[in-house]
Amino acid sequence: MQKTISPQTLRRLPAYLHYLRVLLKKGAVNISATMIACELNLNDVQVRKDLALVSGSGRPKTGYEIKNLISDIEHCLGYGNGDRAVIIGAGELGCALLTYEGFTEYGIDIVAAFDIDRSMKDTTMNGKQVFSVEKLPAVCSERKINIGIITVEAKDAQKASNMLVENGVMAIWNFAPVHLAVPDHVLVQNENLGSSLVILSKQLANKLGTDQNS
Amino acid sequence: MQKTISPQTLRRLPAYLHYLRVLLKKGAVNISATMIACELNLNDVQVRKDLALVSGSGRPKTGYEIKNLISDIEHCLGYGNGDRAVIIGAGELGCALLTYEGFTEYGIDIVAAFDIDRSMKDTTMNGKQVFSVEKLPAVCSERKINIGIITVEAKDAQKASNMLVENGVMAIWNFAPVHLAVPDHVLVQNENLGSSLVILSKQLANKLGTDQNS
DNA sequence: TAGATTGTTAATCGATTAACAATC
DNA sequence: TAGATTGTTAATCGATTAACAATC
Repeated sequence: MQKTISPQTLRRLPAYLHYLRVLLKKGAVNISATMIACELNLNDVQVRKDLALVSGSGRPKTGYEIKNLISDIEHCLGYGNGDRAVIIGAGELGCALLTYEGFTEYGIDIVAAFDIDRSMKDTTMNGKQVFSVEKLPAVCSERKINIGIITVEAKDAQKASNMLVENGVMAIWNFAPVHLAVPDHVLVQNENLGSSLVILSKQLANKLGTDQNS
Repeated sequence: MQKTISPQTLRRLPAYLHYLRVLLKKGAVNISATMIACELNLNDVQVRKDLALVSGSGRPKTGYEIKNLISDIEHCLGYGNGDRAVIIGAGELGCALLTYEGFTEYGIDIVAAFDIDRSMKDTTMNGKQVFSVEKLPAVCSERKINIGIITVEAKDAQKASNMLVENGVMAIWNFAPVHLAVPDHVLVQNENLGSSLVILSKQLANKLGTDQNS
């Protein structure tokens, strides 16, 4: 039985993976937790603990073998599991995600985007297909889609969510600023870009305020 | 002196604000922390503690007056401070953010997008301007830009970051999967969409695994 | 008054960091 | 061997939750 990985650790693993791949490309063979921690602004013990959860390939004096560590993290994150996702909402944001290349780094394939505008003509963007939503059931069953991404307007998000759930999707990445009602077996991760930006803005205000006081 | 707000609380405030506005639109006047907690899947004491940090308008038996609470949270988050942002990288993602309407809800104005392709002709998208990067200094000083959003490729991100810093930007929202080197006084928030999606995918795998074991 | 709800103090929980032992 | 680095155990820190007092 694999040890469970805390949400905090899970958020750091992709960052380790990315950095290790950069190192490998540069021709490095080994890396110490201290170096990784320094590069990513983390505590070195924390890095060691995170890596111990997924690897066990660390050796005193030499550190970790980069190649092994990469494949251990990939394995942990499910790289190669063949996860496939579809997007509902082929507006600006949906199309941006459809053609975004950063998902392949983690082994996830965005198969196609759909638009709830049923009159929409099927088309292609950068080699990826955009369909009217009528084709959703066929694509979901043929391509075994397990992840759905919602980029429609708030008012249409629940409908989009229902369609995804009906077609067997188990996890939803929701960019619409609404709380989705889904069955217990479905996982929802909300991504609110407005809220992310306002957090940054507030942190900036805090920083400026503190600087003035000091 | 205002009490400092923890990062965790800060992440929940925009969600409260959004829900309160929905309630106000529906004609509601008062709301209890218990109700908010229920709607957003949070603990009610946590909600009360969060709100106590920004408001103080809660009254036993009746709860909080929605109008007051909204303006207290808005004030805390800096709504009305007139934060202005620019985007560097007018590709798919940059343009999607440029025309995304969810930022105005939190009082942040995306002024324009720039592309590092210097030969690019100035243009307009949904009423927002897209410029060649040469115009960045002028826009930053004229419009007092304090936030920069980076949506260029990884290899160009450091250059984009330097330009923003040189032009007085104090906070950077970075969508490129690289660690940016910036002076101490500049705040960076990294947003890695690939990593967000792989986290969801892993959580799904965990969930399926656990269900099978039980 | 009684009951609902806030706000605060104390207890719990989990994550981070520090200290140190193990090992190559 | 000595020194660098891992891995683990204990201490600290912060956030969440529980219990309860205050109040309208």
